[in-house]
Amino acid sequence: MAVQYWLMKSEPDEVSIDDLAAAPKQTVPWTGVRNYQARNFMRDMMRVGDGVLFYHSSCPEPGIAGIAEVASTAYPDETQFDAKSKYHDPKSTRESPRWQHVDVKLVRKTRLLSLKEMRAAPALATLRTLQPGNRLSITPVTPAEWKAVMQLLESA
DNA sequence: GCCAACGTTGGC
DNA sequence: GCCAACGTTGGC
Repeated sequence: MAVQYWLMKSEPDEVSIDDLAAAPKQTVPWTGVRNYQARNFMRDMMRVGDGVLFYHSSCPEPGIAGIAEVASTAYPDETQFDAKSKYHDPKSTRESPRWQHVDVKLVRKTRLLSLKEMRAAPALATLRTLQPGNRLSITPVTPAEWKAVMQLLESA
């Protein structure tokens, strides 16, 4: 089957591209997703080796900061059981965990492809995360969109 | 800090 | 199962 592509948003205050680069094995568990659609993408759709656009959100310069890949299939998110975590979910149980996530591994840090630049690129007009009102933290990326991002990263 | 969009919750 | 209220997201 062909490789699939995703865009995953992270707040740099939580996990930045540099944090990913500094992590053991340059891999982090993508914990804290508390949206069913985003969870379903990870649980049902992602496969090891899928391409990931690592996107910085809620920061001074939003945009794509690097390339990563899916490094595991989905498994239960430990933070949902941690009463001290801000991601604690009292309604979730060990017997039937509500939240799952995959691991994400750095492929390479890139120049910052800013949100502004992304919006200006006709080839990215269809990108799910750029659609008005879209707040999903994980969205699918088409092969054409992925290719367009790679080309933009090589320019400038 | 504002605000629009939108997902979730909970009463009925 | 509807829907209003509420909370969160995320760019500006």
